[in-house]
Amino acid sequence: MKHTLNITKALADESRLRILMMIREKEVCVCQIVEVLGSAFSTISKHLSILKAAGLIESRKQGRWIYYYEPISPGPAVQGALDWVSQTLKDCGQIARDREKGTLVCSQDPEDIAKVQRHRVCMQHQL
Amino acid sequence: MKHTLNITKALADESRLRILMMIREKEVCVCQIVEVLGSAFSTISKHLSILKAAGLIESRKQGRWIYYYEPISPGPAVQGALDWVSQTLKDCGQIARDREKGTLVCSQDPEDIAKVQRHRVCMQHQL
DNA sequence: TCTATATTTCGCCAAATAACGAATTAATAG
DNA sequence: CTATTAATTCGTTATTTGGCGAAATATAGA
Repeated sequence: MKHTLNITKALADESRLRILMMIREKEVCVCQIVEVLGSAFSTISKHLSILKAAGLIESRKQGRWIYYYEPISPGPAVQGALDWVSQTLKDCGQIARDREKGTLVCSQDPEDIAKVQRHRVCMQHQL
Repeated sequence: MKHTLNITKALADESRLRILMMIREKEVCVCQIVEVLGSAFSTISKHLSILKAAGLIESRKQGRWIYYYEPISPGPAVQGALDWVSQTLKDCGQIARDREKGTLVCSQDPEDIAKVQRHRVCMQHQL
């Protein structure tokens, strides 16, 4: 029951569903998710933590960047949940907009994205 | 997205998962759910309202009693979610205990259950 | 070795949600 | 028609959860 609840609670938030749909298409870096969803780094990090604890995503580190991807050997509960989410949201407008935005973002290196993000933080601190 | 979120949020609560598993097995009356879960009538009613709004259950009235049952023609999202929940919780201990308790409860008429519940409320008011 | 950096964790706050008792509603039974 | 009843809705309270900025952490790069 606990495992099931971890999964259902992880899925009970729009941002986390959007993140899952991004990750379903391809492995993505935290900074890329931040760009697409427009939330703070800390917020995205927290969402990712919940998804990972539920077994819905996995991560690896490369250089300074952490990439999140679909679990390699998901159990049946996780696999079923991921399939259900994909099927249910396949024609969703918000996901399509994210995909469009993500196409632009993910064609960039995390290095390049980081530059833009650093610059943006800088501008904000000057306000 | 809204429909998907309604479903995932409805599933993100233990009591509601337990209710769904009861209803999966057979149509049940509110008073029977109250007996098995041990919560207040108002609490169960609220849970049922959320499940119904998400399309996960349907209801009919017979005499003084309202029965809840699986949707007759569920859309793919609802059908997928119900299947996933059943599959995921089929070996769950809490569900087994509920089933055992429910076997005793559901062998009774709502009329009989109501008498016991009325008596119980009476005893509580005397305390 | 030290500095810069990407990300996570912490602390705080606002919003959302779960639980209950009381009040209300919609019927049924007598 | 009136009284009773099963269930729902409302109001209140406690708990959980989502969001952010600040602080902390781990590590790459100079």
